Amino acid sequence: MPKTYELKDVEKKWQDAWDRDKTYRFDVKSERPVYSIDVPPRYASGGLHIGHATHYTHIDMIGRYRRLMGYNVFQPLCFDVNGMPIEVNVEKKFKISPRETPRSEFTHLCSEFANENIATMINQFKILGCGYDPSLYYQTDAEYYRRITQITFLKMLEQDMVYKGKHPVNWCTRCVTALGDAEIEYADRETMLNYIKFHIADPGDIEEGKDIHRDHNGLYVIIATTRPELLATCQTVAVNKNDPRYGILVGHTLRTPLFRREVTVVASDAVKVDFGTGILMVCSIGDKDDLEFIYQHGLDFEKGIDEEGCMTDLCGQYQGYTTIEARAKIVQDLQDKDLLVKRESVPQSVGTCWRCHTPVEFLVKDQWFVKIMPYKDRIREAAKTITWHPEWMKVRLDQWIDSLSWDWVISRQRYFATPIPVWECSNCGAIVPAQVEQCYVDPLRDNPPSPSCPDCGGPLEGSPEVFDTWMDSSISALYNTFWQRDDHLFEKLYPMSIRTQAHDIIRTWAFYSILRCTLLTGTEPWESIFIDGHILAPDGRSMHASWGNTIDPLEIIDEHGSDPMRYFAASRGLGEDSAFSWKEITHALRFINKLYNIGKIHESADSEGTPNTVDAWIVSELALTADAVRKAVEAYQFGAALREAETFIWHTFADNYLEMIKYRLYSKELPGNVVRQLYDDALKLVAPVLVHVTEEVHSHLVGGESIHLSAWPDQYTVDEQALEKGRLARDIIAEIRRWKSQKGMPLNKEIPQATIFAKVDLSDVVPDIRGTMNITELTVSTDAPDYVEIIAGVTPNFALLGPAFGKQTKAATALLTDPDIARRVMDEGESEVEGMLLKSDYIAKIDRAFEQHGKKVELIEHQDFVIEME
RNA sequence: GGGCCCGUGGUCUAGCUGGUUAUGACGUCGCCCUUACAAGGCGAAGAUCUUGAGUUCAAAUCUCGACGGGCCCA
Repeated sequence: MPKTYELKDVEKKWQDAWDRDKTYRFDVKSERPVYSIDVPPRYASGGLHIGHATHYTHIDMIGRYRRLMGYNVFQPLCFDVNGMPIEVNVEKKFKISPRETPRSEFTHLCSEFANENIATMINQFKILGCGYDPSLYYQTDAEYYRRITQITFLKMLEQDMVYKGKHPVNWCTRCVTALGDAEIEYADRETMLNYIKFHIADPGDIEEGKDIHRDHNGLYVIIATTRPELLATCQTVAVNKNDPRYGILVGHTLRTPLFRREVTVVASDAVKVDFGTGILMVCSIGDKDDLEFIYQHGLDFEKGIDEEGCMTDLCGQYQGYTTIEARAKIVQDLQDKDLLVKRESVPQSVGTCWRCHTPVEFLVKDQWFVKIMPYKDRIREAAKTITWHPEWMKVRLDQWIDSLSWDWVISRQRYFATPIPVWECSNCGAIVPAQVEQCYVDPLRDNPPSPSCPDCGGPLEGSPEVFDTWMDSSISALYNTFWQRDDHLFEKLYPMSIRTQAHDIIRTWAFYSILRCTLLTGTEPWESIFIDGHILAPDGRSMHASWGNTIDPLEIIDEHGSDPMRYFAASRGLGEDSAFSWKEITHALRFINKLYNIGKIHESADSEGTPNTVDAWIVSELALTADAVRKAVEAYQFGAALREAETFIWHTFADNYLEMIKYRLYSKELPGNVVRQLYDDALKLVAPVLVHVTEEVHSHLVGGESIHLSAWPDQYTVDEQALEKGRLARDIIAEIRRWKSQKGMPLNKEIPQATIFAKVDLSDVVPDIRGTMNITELTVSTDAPDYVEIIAGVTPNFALLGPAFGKQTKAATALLTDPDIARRVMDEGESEVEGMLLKSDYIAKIDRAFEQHGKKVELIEHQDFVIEME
């Protein structure tokens, strides 16, 4: 092996080799148990940032550990391509508007843009050392995938799970499309609250008072609103039914300012008494609260704002102005007519479009919906049968389900997405869905299943609308398992073993997937779900280009290599957001170097010998470690798995064991092949994390097939006796090393003579202690050492004292720590003092001093042994 | 406003089904070039485990409150 580890060359070499040898492939014909991962199809609007890099490395490690443990791993390489974010990118890049560009040209540009990003990301996955399987490749804009999306829609239509209806939807006036609830982001901002006069049209017995005012036009009340531009659609005014100020108003009529429409005052308990003046103007549609009133009181949906955010003809002279312009003009006019009392600034949380951050409006439109309301319990049940890692993330899903009050709007008035496979009769409006056999189908291009409307014979028009992107990605589990394509494989693969995703898309991807897959198949899509955290900047904040604290994973890899990047990923806790840390990169480099150098020592270990107790000890340690790592991995605790494996390899194996076998290595008594195999097996414990260096060392030690296709080392067993003796030998050697270090002597300096007193028979390991520490004459004895022992301190064992003495523990402790009593307890095994039976087990540790005829003796002390040094 | 997570040496962190001397890393300091590795080894200093109360013989660990930080949602 070369003297130093040339990380960059080696990583490149193996990445090419794995590609060439098709190392990571799912075997359809295999009888091995399947472990299938519903990998997140990476969205194709850009390259991978460090959060993606970390997350996809986690998923890769999950797959790799399972592969070593004997599973036939299903881990597709996949990309999500449809939808608005790509359109918005293309609009910006080419400075075009989709409404002024031919549809096919626009979608072609989107497709090209996405495919460039996909090519980049495929290369990035390779550089990351990820083993995503190209034989399971899919991208969601391909006709083979969109076909399945369309079939799911048609199946749901058959079963009455989707419908077309006139309902209010969130609407982005910039993107000119409907938006799902999950596509709304809330932003805090300041807005003006306008206090406006509403005159009472039928004062009757109402009199002027503290909250009822009078001006030259008569009696009026003051209503505060942040959206005066909606005045034209004001249909009612509400007061709280328990509000004594306004009770008298209920049933009376108010005249809206400027538009002079007469509206009735209604009572409600939904009105907040302490907001504004306590009177609420209800418009269609300012916010979701307005909707409640509209439904409750059977009011009309009046359309004051159009699809592009301009005022409609309902607004009279304000028609054609944008909402912002209209608001300014209306406020001015109110002021001019003495109808504006005052304005004040208030904080407001406003719903905005997740892509362009334009505030959303509510519009009543004919749209396609997937029913959610009737299935809430069904989804909760399905979520309950899935095992969540970490478990508490499930709470987020439950809360999201609870909060939903509308069905899911799935139609989008956009372009680059899966077409909704229906035609509509332009005469009677009848809907003619495509037939399953027709899919993939583009209704704007392809012919309908019947030449004319089956109801009235009228002409059919293909739907220009497309699906919400989540309609595609929420069926990834169905796509992966060959639903509607191969019943045999579907039976075998569905539900999938695990969904892996980050916590920000629980309310979208996880929710929609459980909803759709469960409704379509009757079974939840996965056995378990792994929720990952986000990666923050080293300063602990989120990474934002505008804050200048982003880190490019490719720069890290370019500078330090891919294995260190993967080591960082593995060291992160499950589900929690955590900051990127250069420290982990540095530490990983040292560990990688260590792994390589341990490999090198084996090149000279070519002798044959008989395994001894120390060899049996390290085998036992490996068995324990392999088991601990497996348990950690099965709980998705990669940090813990890595710690276990690293401690074993670096400290137990290298620092302790290797030192203990060197004397046999030099004298050619070492069973080299046994030790070599052992180290190769130890490498497998970290192979899923440090994929390159382990492959490199493995190729030198053993050769043959890739380490990533080898078997998990669970053939080793624990030899209790060897474990005890080996650990004792290790501790004795460590104590002598420490003693030498304190004396300032080189560790290989010869020690003429030493005697070890220990209860355990150490004769098996005497040669190892002597050989390792360079002791000329070493004696071991199971006798008690021949010195006068003075008790200097007693450490009680509370784990036994507490249960034995309860409230008397303090008193018992006081007795036990008395040197004379402790002496008697130790000598006789137990002793009764002041009615309390004190046993030697209750003493955890005794600090001893030794004297021999008043002569100072050089002793190394330990709870299990005493060493006399000459 | 509701929910969830977190607060441990200078920094990051393990432990948190209660029990001996609180884990490790980075940094600092000292010693050692020992035929794998000085990108190494050995050792030292450094923490009243955010805070107040409660439960208990015993609390970093369990309960409640306060303070501080983060995330999700409204």
